[in-house]
Amino acid sequence: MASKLSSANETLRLDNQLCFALYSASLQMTKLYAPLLKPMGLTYPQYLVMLVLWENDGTAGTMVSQLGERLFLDSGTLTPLLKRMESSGLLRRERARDDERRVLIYLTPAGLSLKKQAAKIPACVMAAAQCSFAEVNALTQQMLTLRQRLQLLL
Amino acid sequence: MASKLSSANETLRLDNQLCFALYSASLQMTKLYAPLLKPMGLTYPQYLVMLVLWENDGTAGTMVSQLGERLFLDSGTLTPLLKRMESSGLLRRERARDDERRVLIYLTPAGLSLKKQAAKIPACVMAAAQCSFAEVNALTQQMLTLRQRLQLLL
DNA sequence: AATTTTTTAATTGCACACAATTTAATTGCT
DNA sequence: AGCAATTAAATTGTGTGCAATTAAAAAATT
Repeated sequence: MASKLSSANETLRLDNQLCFALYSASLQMTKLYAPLLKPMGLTYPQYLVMLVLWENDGTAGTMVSQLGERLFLDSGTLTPLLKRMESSGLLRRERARDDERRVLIYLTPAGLSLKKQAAKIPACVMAAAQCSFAEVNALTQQMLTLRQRLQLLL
Repeated sequence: MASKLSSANETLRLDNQLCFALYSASLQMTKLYAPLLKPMGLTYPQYLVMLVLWENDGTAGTMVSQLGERLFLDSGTLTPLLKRMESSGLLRRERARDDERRVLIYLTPAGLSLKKQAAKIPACVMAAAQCSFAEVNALTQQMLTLRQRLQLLL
C-alpha cells in the first residue's frame, strides 16, 4: 500500500526526467562545440547567429527580431551578444534608414569567410556522437517537433 | 558543379543541426517549467538539485561534489546556487566534521515537504509535450545515451 | 615529522537567458 | 495635424554555466 510513495519516487527520479536528459545533453553538446569554435573566435550561441546570417547571405541585412524568431531568443539576449560579435569584427549593426527602430545585421568579409571553416564542424560532431546521418536526422526532427509542441503552450 | 557550395549550405542549415534542436528544445522546456516551479520558489536548475536531494533523503547529507556528478555541474555553478537555496530556506549547508573540505547538504523540513507538490509536475509536462509515457521514456533514453557518448570525448 | 600531492569548495571573470521595463520610432485613428 | 496604440531594440536585474584560479584540508611520500 506504499503505491503513493513509490509512484512519487519513480516519477521524480532524475534519470526518468526528459527535461534533465535534454538539459544535460544540450550542455554537453555545447561543451563539445566550444573547442571547435574557439579557433574561429565564436561561442556556441554566437555560432548559431552565424548560421542564420550565413543562410541569409545576399539579403539586405537581417533584423535583430528575425534572428530572434529563428533562434527563439529575445533582444535581451541578442543585443549584447551582437555587440560582442561586432566588436570582434564578424558583423556590422546598422539602423535601417527607412525605419530607425530596426537594427540590421550585416556580415563582414571576415564573418563571411568563416563559413568555409565552419563547414567541417558538423561532421566532427556526428563522429563524436557516434551516430549515423540517419540517426542524427531522426533525433533532430524529434527535438524540433518537441520544441514546437512545448511552444504552443506559451 | 556547385556540389561543394550546396553541401556546405546544407550541412550548415540551422534546422539540420541536432545541436540547435537540442538547445532550443531544452530552453523551451525550461520556460515550460518556470511557471510550475515559481509557486514553490524554485528555478529550474534548483529543481534539479531538489530531485537529487529528494532521492538521497534519509542519507547523512549530500556532498556538493555528489550533486555535481549527478547533474554534471561544477562547484562554480553549484556553490552560489546552493547558497541561494539555503537563504530561501530549502536546505542547510554544513561542513563535515570528519573532513572539513566537504560541505554536506541537508534538506530542511520545508524543502522536504515540497516533494509532494512536485510530484504533480511531470504529468503536466507530459501532457504539454503531447507525448505518451512510452514516447517520453524512449526520448529520455536516447538523450541520456547521446549525452553519455558526447561525454566520452572530453 | 616535514613536505609534497591530491582533494574539495569557493572565488573570479565572462557570456549567456530571460522577465520586466524603458526608449524611440512608426502606424492608426480621429 | 494631433494623439493613442503599436512595434523594435535596448536596458536593468537576477540566475545560471563554466574555465581558471585560489584556499584550505587531508592523504601520501620521503
